[in-house]
Amino acid sequence: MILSKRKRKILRAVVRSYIRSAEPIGSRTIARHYFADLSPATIRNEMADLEDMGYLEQPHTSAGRIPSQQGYRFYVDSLMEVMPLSKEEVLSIEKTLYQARVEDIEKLMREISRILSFVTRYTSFVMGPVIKKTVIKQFKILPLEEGRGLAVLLTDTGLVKHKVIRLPRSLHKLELEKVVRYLDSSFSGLTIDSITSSFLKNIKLNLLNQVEILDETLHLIEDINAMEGGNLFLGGTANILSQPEFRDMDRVKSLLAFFEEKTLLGHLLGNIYPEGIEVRIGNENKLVEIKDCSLVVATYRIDEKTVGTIGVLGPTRMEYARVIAMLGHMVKKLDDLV
Amino acid sequence: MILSKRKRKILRAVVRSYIRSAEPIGSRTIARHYFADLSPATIRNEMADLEDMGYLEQPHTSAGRIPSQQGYRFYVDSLMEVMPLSKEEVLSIEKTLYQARVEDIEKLMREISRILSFVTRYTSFVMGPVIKKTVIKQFKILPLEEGRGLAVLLTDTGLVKHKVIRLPRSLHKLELEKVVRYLDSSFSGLTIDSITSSFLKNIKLNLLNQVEILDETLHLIEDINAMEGGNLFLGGTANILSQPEFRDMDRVKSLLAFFEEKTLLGHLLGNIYPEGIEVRIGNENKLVEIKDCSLVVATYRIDEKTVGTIGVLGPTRMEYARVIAMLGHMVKKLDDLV
DNA sequence: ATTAGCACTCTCTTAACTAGAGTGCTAATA
DNA sequence: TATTAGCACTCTAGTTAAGAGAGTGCTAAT
Repeated sequence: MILSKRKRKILRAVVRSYIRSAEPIGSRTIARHYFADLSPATIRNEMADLEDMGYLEQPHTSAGRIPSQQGYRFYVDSLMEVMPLSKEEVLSIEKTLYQARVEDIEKLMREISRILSFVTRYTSFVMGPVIKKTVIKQFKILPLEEGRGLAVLLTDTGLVKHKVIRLPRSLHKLELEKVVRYLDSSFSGLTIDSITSSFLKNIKLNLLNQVEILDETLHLIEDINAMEGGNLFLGGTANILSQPEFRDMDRVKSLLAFFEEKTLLGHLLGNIYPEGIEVRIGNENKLVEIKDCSLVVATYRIDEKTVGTIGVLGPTRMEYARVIAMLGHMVKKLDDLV
Repeated sequence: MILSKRKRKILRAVVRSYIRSAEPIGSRTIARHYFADLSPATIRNEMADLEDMGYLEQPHTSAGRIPSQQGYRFYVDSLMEVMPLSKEEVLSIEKTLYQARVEDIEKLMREISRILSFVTRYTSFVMGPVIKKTVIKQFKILPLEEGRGLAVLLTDTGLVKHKVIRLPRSLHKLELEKVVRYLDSSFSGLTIDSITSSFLKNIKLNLLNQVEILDETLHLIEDINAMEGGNLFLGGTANILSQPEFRDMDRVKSLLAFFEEKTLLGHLLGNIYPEGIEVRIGNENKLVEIKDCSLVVATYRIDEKTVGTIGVLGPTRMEYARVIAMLGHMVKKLDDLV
């Protein structure tokens, strides 16, 4: 079913207006603002059609219309004109981005989620590469005082993870170096999740008497695997409270609790890697916790290696055009980052 | 001005009752529940006195009384009986504490704030030692691929911080080791905030041609100094929404924004190191953001070295007895941790 | 195909009223 | 002297009624 030009124009008017004001919009208003040459009655008929087709809905009999999820979907897919950013917005992003030192990847992510929630005025998130799937570049053990060492793992995304481990007291320095060299070359090039206990068992054969180090190393790996939520950064969680749709406390509460449980959100996002920018409206999100929210997600790339998702969460009545433009800009900026 | 025994009993009744129900309490109710042999009129007189003295207040003329801040203060100081924990609560703490692996201090802190917010049903926080003031135990540079290295700093609290730094390409391995050995011994025993650029300038004399390494090292130190909020963990921020005093959206919003700005809270807490457990009621907190909240703070000690604060933030109408008992228990548990 | 006209529906606001809870004061009582 | 009964008074929260306003859907005319 194809929509007539006029219906499209009306639908767009409703969506835009509702996004701006959060109030249902009536035929009269639309006629006045968008159709100087048509009467409200005509618009009314068209709107009734649009409601039948599922693009609009009525909160109650004698209120105006608001967009349905399907309406938003159509708007995002076909009606929306992506808005260019204002000078101020570009500048604000620019400024914060270059202030943040790039070298520490986690700090950068935190900073980005901050900017993003600030400029969009929604809740933002930035997620690094799924750690398990990153490739190990280097593994070292730094001897500390007697019987202890610092195991350090570097991935090709620039992530550094470490853990203080126990070493056999008897272990000679040269011996340790040998073991580390061996482990380093064994791990190098593998993804983190391929270092399993059974994988280590095989290695064990070549390191007969160094079982303890292997065990301790495994602990490091386990720690890394366990910290799924650790590379997810949220910003602007308080922003949702400004949205009139969240005047209901229970709703806010469950959403906040959801934010705190980062693993959930991490799982969800870990499975989205859109080519460009993906918009998930309401029920399109499988998680019930955000079934009346919209999610706008993009994939970013730094250095060709650090691949992750960045996005914004807000009410379905979200300023899609603005948010999409901002995410697009952000991703481009990140790509340019050395 | 000393309070008569009866006044104390009445004040205690009001505080307890209000903490439980969040409703103003009247003379009639008190008489029925606490004074079988007195009439409401008598209680009324006593309550009027208590109001004059500043311990109680009235939301409006014909409501019951609620405790004033001074009332809470008196209650906490003199009237409250610290409540022993229930079996379930002890168990729940026990369980989670022993599940968490102790080795990673940050993970432990996160876990503790989780437990604490869960059992208290308020917002909790756990803060590690003020990083700047911790003593450096070891400093190393781990050579990575050509021209890069991982600078690692260990403190006596078990904290490990690192940063990938640039190294002069020409630098020979033995040369690097020499420099590191020198820096290590120079830093060892000093607090982090004593490593300033002027301190490094002095060192520079002994390491004539290694200015670059010093600069990079300084970056690491700067990073550490900058991450004040990094060792503060919050839990249960959504819990405040369950409190009837936070039915007002604006209040919630400003509080949440405050939580997100961890540096602020960090600063506040960084200055409280009570001997036992300290309670700050309402205005006793200097920060306006929490001027109608209460803060219960305790100092914990792990290993004699890791000293930090742990606490709970809630409305002034807080279940002090329960929270104090829990914090006390928690701190003791932490002390026992090896 | 469009529109004017109109009855109808639903929400939101305002005002008036009432019930209920609690107080403070006075005078009587033990 | 401390306590209490009695009572007028105050304030809130809830209920009801009325009316304004916005918007719809339908019908008949253009």
